[in-house]
Amino acid sequence: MDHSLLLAGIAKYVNLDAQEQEYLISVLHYKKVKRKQFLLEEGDVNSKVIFVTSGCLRSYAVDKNGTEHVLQFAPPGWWITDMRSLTTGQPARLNIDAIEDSEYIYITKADFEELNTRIPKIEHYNRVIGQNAIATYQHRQIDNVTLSAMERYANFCQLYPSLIKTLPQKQVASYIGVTPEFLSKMLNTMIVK
Amino acid sequence: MDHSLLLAGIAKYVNLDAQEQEYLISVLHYKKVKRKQFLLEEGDVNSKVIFVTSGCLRSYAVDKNGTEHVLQFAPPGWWITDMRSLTTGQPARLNIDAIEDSEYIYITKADFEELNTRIPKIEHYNRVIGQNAIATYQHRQIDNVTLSAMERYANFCQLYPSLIKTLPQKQVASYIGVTPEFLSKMLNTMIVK
DNA sequence: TATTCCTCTTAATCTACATTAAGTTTTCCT
DNA sequence: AGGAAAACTTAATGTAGATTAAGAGGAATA
Repeated sequence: MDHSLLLAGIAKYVNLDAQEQEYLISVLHYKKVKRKQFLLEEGDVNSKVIFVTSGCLRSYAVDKNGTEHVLQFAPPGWWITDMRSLTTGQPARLNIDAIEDSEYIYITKADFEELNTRIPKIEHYNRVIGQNAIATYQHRQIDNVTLSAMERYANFCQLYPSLIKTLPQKQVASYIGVTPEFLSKMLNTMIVK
Repeated sequence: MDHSLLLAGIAKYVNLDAQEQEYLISVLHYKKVKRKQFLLEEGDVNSKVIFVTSGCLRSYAVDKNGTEHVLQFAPPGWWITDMRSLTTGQPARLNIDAIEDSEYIYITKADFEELNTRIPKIEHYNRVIGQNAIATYQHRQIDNVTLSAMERYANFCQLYPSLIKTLPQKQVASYIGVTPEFLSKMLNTMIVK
């Protein structure tokens, strides 16, 4: 039941004292999932925030043709959640599942809220990483509308060098917003040049 | 120099006492801009957070063909900023300008940070509205990859009923990610059916 | 160790939307 | 009020990437 990655991540932003750490640790839940297992399914209400400690999770939405579109990959050290469902209680539009056998920590919505009010440093941490997430989403959006598929692929390689090696190509295709067939073609005709 | 809209927006989430309000008000700056005037230009460092009190602002990125892509509209009561530039100090990729003559309040980066550390309620407010922004960006991203141009337009009308009446059509086109020509065609062939 | 199901590839065909290029109407500025 | 500049429309043509289909290599499960 290893929470060192989570504590290290928080320690980059704030310095919790012994009591605060203890309280934080007391609200953590630990879980393992096998490859392909679901943590959240579209239509259910998302009532937790998830922090990955090993393996890799992903969130994705399904369109009316049944095609999956990856919103986020979460390797160890990343948070993942359907934020609208968490904050409003509406049914989730995202699915979250495991790409490989994975381990994660979760905090329930109620505990998460109490953690933020009882430990201002945690609220500070969440405010700051929230701003980072906003920065990331803003730029993802800009990239999607200003760059070609090839440029988006190059971007992905630069941003997630570790994932590009382990991830099946079709997952990368789904993230950058093209079909697996087109990505395959793109990469193989590129080599020729 | 009216900050009532800002105070009302904050009051929806937290209850500031007299001293806290006074301190908050002391760091506010008030500005007016004419239509088409810039508040931030790509390449400059964004060092403030902006809150609109009248008129309408917008943020957009320009692609290599010179085409503008609107990321956000900010009518009265909305915050607008290039978050990556603000938090990291990198040059902005977004432009922010006024669609109509507008008035806004801004807080400098340094004041914003101090406000958050000195008034935990403000940090709470920012954490919560940050989560709302994340929820919005997550769903915008999902919409963009799962919906057709027509569905994205319908979505926009539902989400911003006030803007749809005042905004030039080409701005709407730029937001939903199509050319003005295509939006025009789409709307006029729709009427026939 | 076989078998079943992924993953990747190649190639032909298709389509939503872009581009280009006018022309028309509306709005803005002096 | 009058002229310039935006905003909107229509239509022909172009294209990035989707769809469909089918086969080949890999890897998980029994």
